[in-house]
Amino acid sequence: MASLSPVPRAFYDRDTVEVAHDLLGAFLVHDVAGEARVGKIVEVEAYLGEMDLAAHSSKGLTPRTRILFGPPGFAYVYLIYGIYCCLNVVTEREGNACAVLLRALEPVRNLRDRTQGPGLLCRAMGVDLRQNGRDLESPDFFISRRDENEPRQVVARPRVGVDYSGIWAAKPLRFYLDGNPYISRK
DNA sequence: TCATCGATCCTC
DNA sequence: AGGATCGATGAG
Repeated sequence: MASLSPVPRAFYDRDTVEVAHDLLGAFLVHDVAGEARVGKIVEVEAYLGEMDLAAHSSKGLTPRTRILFGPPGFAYVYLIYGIYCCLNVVTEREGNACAVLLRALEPVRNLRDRTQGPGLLCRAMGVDLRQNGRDLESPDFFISRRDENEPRQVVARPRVGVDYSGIWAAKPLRFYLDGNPYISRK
């Protein structure tokens, strides 16, 4: 593995589906009490902004969605079912309110608990609401570029748990690495 | 202040 | 297939 270093903000300041693709195979790094936890991103979902009825930003600008409407390269973390957290990375230029949800990791280093599914991913990585709004160029919390030479096959499927969103529910905006054993579901 | 809800997970 | 679970959210 090449040395781990944060991708520049320009990486996130692009079309959300492109960013989602490039996040597959990239490495999420979080330093917890001096211990670097590292996972390879193997499953993501793209959320395309205010028009996307499955996206939190479709509710408009509220205290909760403030981070989504901000500049790219920041973490949007929210609580779900009162128990779990979900981690997103904000994409595209400020005001577009797009993001990519990280759904599953392949353990690389210092990961003991399961990382399949957005809630378990956060728990294993030590990510909670305190990371909401954090800059992903932080030395202790960042994403490192994937190996572009590594062959891979990306699968696109409808997103999980958004049946309420009408036409948006069917769009193939969930992406994962074909055959990877750490994806959250078939 | 408080009813409502959920981009989940686990067990049956 | 169904239920647990509970803090945050945002409307009022």
